[in-house]
Amino acid sequence: MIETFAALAEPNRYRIVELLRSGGRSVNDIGARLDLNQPQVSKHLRVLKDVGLVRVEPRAQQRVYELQAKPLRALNDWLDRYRRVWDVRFNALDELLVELENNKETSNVRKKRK
Amino acid sequence: MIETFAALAEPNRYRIVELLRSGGRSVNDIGARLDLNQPQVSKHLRVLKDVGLVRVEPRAQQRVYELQAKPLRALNDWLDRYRRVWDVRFNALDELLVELENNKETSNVRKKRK
DNA sequence: CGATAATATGCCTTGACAAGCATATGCTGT
DNA sequence: ACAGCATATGCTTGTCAAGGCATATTATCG
Repeated sequence: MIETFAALAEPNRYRIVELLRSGGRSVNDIGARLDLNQPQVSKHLRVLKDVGLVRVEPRAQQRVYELQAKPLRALNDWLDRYRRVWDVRFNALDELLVELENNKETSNVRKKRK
Repeated sequence: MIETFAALAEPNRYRIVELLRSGGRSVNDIGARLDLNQPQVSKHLRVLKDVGLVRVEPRAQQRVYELQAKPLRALNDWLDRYRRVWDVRFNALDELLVELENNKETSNVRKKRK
C-alpha cells in the first residue's frame, strides 16, 4: 500500500499513470507526450512495474506499458476501510452495515481494548 | 492528489492515519502507541494537516487530531476515474450499465453538489 | 553479420526530507 | 505570575531518490 502511494507521489510518475489511463503506450510515446527524457521514463516505468501498477508487453522492438488492476483494486479496498470517515452515508444509521463489513475481514481488526 | 499520496507514502504517517481511523487522539497518545518521539509526531501531523487529512481540536492543554473526510473523498473520486481498469464489472459488456448508473446518480459517483 | 532503432542501466550530482535533540511556545491550575 | 505539562519549532545530519548524461542491451531488418 505504501509502495503504491510512494509510486504515485512522484509527479512525473503520476502523469504517466494518468496518461496510461487511456490505454497502453510505448516508452518513447510516453516520453514524447510528457516531454521527458527516455531514460527517466524507463526508470519511472520500472518503479511502476515493481509495485505492479503497470505491466509490459513487448511489441516488435518496442515495449508497451499498460495499467494493471491489482494495485488500484487494493487502493480501493484500503479506502473502503475508511468509508465511515469520508462517506456521508455511513455517518448516520448505517452502523449495522459497518459491523457486518468488519466481520467479513478478520485481518488486523483485533485491537486491544483498554 | 499528489500531496495526499506523498503524505501517505511515509511509513510513520501512514501508521498515524491508520491509528486515527479509530478516532481522534492527542499527540502524546499517538507517540506512545506508535513508539515515536513527540517532535516527530507533531511534524508528521503538521504534514497531514497541511494536506487536509487531519484537523486539530484543542482540548484543554492538549490537541486532539482526527481524520478529515475531504482528501479521502477526493482519493475515491480519483480512483473512480480508473474504475474501468480495476473493476471487473466494467471490463465486459457493461458499458451500457455504466451509462445507466451515471444517469441514475445513485452510486457514490458524482456527489459533488457544491 | 553489421546498422539502426527502442529501451534499459550505471554513475554522478543535487535537493528533499525524516530523525534526533534542544529549545521555544502555549495552556492550565494554583 | 509561576510551575508544569503538552505541543510546536529550529537546527543539524544522514539517507534516498530523481534528473542528466553516457553507455549497455535487445530486437529488427538489410
